[in-house]
Amino acid sequence: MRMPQGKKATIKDVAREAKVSISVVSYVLNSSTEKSISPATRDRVMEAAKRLQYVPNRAASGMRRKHSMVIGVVSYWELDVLVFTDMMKGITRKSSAANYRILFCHRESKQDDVSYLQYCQDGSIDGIVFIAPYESLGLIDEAFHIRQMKEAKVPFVVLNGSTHEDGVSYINVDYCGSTYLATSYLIGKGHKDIAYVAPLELHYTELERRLQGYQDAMSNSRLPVRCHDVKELPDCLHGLKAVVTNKSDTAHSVLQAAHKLGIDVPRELAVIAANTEAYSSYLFPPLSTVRIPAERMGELAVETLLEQLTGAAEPKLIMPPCALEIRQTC
DNA sequence: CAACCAACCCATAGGCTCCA
DNA sequence: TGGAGCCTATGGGTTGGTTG
Repeated sequence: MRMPQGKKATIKDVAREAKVSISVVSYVLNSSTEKSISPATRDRVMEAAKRLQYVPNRAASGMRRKHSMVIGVVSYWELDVLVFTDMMKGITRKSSAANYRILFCHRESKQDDVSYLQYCQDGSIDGIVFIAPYESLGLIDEAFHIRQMKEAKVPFVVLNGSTHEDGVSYINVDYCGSTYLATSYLIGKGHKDIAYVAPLELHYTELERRLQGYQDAMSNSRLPVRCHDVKELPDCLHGLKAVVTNKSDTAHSVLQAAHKLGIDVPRELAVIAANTEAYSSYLFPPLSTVRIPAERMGELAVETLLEQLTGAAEPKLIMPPCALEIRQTC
């Protein structure tokens, strides 16, 4: 049997070709263990499907299953940020392993635009992974979006959230753990005089947690805390032996200031940043960092959402551990 | 056990009846 | 005649129940 040009084979065509009913085709192609199908019939169906180049119609199966098998990803991140691309890798990997596809909604400037909700309401997607932007960017009112998703009764998970809404699952960056790890590494290398450099005048959850991680590591080792605002560069570097920064861009400023003052990194000054950027390894010297487990976060977001979709989920807060990426600045 | 039937999903289009 | 409202078939699948 040959399909007319431009017409795709359906399950009926396969059934006719294999001389079975369409239900048998469905059982065979879905590898159902509920029904026993003889190996000969199974082979006949598989061959017919192959011959007719049959591809199941997801819209039709979604109609019956009442699931689109599509996850919506709403993101406010710039597409070229390493953490974001890593999150997407994790989301994509986990989704496709569960036979789900991704519908990506990139929101740019309209902070109160919740039109993505309509995709869930019209059945185009089953749930949402909401990737919140850094609070410091001031792009959106995260709590507002969460309220809207709750009111729309949309299953969702928040990645990189800065709020604490009841009944909501968050997969967050362990900001506190990132600076704790960076500081502990320098302490382990024998440093005692370690300063923290960051935009201290800003008061966002992320920055406060990072400062907390540094302070915890220092006080656990009974070492004096010393903090400098980025604006104090380059003067604050005089006499310093080691620096932890909140992010790679702050570390970049530190490296530039050190260069200006003729300070040799890492011989005279050790530097480590509490996050990794795509350019971190291309700085001079290549910057030692703490890597945010963004891929794992993406996977956990999908896992958590799928649990919600099967109705077996309790709201949770997960912060997978960060890891050191030691290069040449310490 | 192997295979099939029939109900079901839901938006849409087309057909039919009724009434003004 | 034509508009409103209702009913039914259709599309391509899945799955519980039934038959031989």
